[in-house]
Formats: sequence, structure tokens, C-alpha cells
Amino acid sequence: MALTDDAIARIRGMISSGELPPGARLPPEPQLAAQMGLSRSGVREAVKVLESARVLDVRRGDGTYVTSLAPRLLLEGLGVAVELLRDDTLLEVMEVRRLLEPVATGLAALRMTDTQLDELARILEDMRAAADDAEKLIGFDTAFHHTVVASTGNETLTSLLAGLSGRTLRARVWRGLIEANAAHTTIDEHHAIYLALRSRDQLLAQASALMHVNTSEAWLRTVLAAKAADV
Amino acid sequence: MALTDDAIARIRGMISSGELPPGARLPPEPQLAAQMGLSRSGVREAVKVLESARVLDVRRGDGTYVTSLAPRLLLEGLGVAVELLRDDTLLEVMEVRRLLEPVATGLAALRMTDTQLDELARILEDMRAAADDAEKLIGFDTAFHHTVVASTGNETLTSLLAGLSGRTLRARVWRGLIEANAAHTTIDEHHAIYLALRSRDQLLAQASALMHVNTSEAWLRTVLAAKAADV
DNA sequence: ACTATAGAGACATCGGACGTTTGCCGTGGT
DNA sequence: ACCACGGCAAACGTCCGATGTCTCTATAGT
Repeated sequence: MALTDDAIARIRGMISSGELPPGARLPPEPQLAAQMGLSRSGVREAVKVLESARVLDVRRGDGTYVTSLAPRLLLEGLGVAVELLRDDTLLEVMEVRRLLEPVATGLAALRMTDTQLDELARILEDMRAAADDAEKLIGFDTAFHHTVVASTGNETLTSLLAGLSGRTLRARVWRGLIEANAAHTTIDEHHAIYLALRSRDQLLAQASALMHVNTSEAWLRTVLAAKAADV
Repeated sequence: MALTDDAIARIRGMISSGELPPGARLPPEPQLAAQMGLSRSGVREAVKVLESARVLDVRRGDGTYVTSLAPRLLLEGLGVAVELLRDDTLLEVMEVRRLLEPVATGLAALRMTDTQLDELARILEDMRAAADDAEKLIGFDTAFHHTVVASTGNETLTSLLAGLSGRTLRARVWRGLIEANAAHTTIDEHHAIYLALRSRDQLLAQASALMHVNTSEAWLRTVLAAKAADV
């Protein structure tokens, strides 16, 4: 199993060493194969792996290029990984969010601009208007938290939290929420977070975010327990 | 580019739907190819991608199996992603650690067992004994923080922080530390964390961890600045 | 100067062949 | 009855060559 994996490692090495900077173009597959001493098939597998990791960008008919290597791209894989976690480990993910979201929201309280606060208010309105449409609620919920975290200006943090709050996870929580007619309570929690951010109160922002994650965790437990009972 | 990516998505779907539970064996490559309507080459690329993501385990001469899907495996990719981040985004990573490590250490203060505390003490001794060997120091440093975070019992959290504290990043920080003869100061910081954990003082644990990350960040800045000046 | 088109280059996919490794099972001996 | 050995079959690893399809570019024509 050495050949293809070697190729992966070598290409990665060329990138991290700076030999292949972001945007650089790789040699054509046949040439790359010759250069690394393996067949084109092996090179293709290696390239495919790096493409799926958003390290390479393969453009058919054109060539293969190194991506920008932005955190947003490289950390995208975290999301798909979390989607595959089994139910019993989703509570671990939730605990990480419980640790990270409050402090991240607290940091946002220090850095959020008025424009961003206005956008939050708009999303909050959208949320209230869509209080019975699960799909829309999930979308606005995602937008709300994304806006908050993005205001820290830390793309790595934003991508990380986005990955931890995968669509599947969110959908499960909201399903529990809506079925129990508790959507308005959760929307109020968002409002509390908004108020804390608006007043740039770091501690209050932390606290309100913790309350919110805690609620989410509780509903996730409910949903998971219901599913376990089904089986 | 649809065929291979479709295959990836389909296999992932079969896994998350429960059709292929952890440990399950996939059909042989030729059969899988027929079943999904593409050639063996395409299947191999798809399998390789999922293997690199630690979703599949390919055993030559035997067959292909679904891994345990444990967080430790699936989040392993985070580490390699972080290794490829460019220098200017490493500070973002450090900021995430600055947010996450203190609260994680605080949680550890509540959950650490006496046995684990004893192990910490042992690592601390090793560290003092190896105060001039960069390689060893990095190893003990990694072991120290791993032991602390692992005591939370949250494998997801542990893997996440491990990924954020990649070997390269650690090596850079320690290089700066040792060159400036500041290794002993950092070892003292570890001692402070240990004392806080030993007394099960959550707030003190948080504070000492923050001090420590802050020091690391400062040294990282120094190293990065020196490198930038070189160029 | 602009546009349409033809060609070259590059990736996408396929099919088959051969090597190597692994696991299993039957055989034979103890 | 148990164990060690050997051989077979299955499965992955690697390679090769051919063909399809898409992009970009340079050329020719208006």
C-alpha cells in the first residue's frame, strides 16, 4: 500500500514546503506519474484524495491546481466526518459545542460591528416569521450562528463550529423542538443572545449562548432517547 | 466528475443509513463497480478517498471493511488539514486553542482521577529531566496535554484539540522557546496547571491553561515574525 | 477589432491483465 | 483429538493502453 500513499505524502510535502504554493498548477497526470515512479492510476487515486480534502482543485480539460488552502476549505472535511459519527458520540460533539460556543460568542460580543448586529436582527425577524417551517428555521438558525461566529473574524473558528453543527445534527434538534411546540422558546434564546451582543456584554453573551446550547443538548437527548426506544 | 463522487456519496450513504454498520464488509471491488454502474477504477478512487478519511479499512488480500467510525479515527483528518494551513492562519488556530483549551482544562479539573493526576506528575518529571532535548520535550508536552484533555472522557474533544495542536505547530513553538532559554518557564506553567488540577480548582485550571496558551501564542508570533524577516 | 472555429492538451472513464497478499481448508503427522 | 504445514482461491495493488469529453487558445475569416 505504499505507492499511492507515498504519492499523497509527496504531493502534500511539495505543498507544505512551498514548492507548490496556492494556485500552482501540477504537472499533467502522466508526467506526475513518471516523476513519482508509479502509474497514472496511482496518481489519480492520490489526486482524488487530495481533491476530496480540498487541497487540490481538478479542472477537467484544464489541469490540476493547488487550492487557496484557506481554512474554510481545509476544515470543510470536519463536517462530513461529524455527519458519520454514531448517535452515542453526538453527545460528545454537543459537549464540545457547550464549551466552545459560549466563549466564541463572548469574543463576538467584543468584535461585532453595528452592521453585523443589524443583520442579526434581520435574521431574527425571519426566524419569527417562519416559526412553523422546520426547513426555514434550520436555515435561519444556521445563518444566525454563522453570523455571530463569523464576526470574530476568525475563519478557522467559524469553519470549526460550522463543522460541529452539521446539518443533520441541527435538523434533529429542531425536529424535537417543533414537535414539542418549543420553537418559540428557542427563538427567544436567540433574541437573548442578540441583546447581549448588542450591548457588547461579553459575560452575558457567554451565558446566553450556554443556555442556548444547553437547550439544544436537552432536545438532542430527547430525540436520541425516542429513537433508542423505537428500536 | 459525477461518477466517482457519486460512488463516494453512495457508499457514505449506505454507512450513515446503517446499511453498512461499523465492521461490515463491502462487496469486492468488481461487484461494487457493477452495482454502482462504473468501472473498477472509479470504485477504487472512491474507496481510496473514504479510506484516507478513516471511514473504510482496506485489507489487501482480504477485503474492505467499515471502520469503527470512532471520533478518534474520523477526526484524525483535522490534523493533516491543520498541517497544511499557511503561516498567517496559524494564529487563528492559536486563537481557537486560546478559547477551547482553558474551558477544556477546567472541565478536566472536575473529572480527573487520582491515577490520571499521578500520571501527569510523572510526565512533568520527565519534562524537567529532558529540559534541553527539543524532541523529547515536544513528546512530553503532547503527552501532558493529551492526558489532561483525555481525562474529560470526551474523545471528540480530545481528537479535536490534538488536531489543533499538530506536531508542526508544537515544534515551532518549542523551537522558539528553547532558543530563547525559556523552556523552564513553560515547564513551570505546566506545573501550575497540574497544581490547579490536583486541587480540582476549575477556575484556576482555566486561568493557568489560558496563561499557558498565551505564552505559546507569543512564541509562535516570535517565530513567525523571525521567519517573515528572513524572507 | 471581433468572432467563430479547429486543434491541442488534459482529465474522465473504461477494460483487461498480472502480481502479491491474505485467509481458509484439507492433509498428514503426532 | 489436536496441531503444523502446504496449497488453493479470493481480493486488493499496480500497470497499461485506448477512447470520450471538456477547456483553453490560437488561428482564420469577416
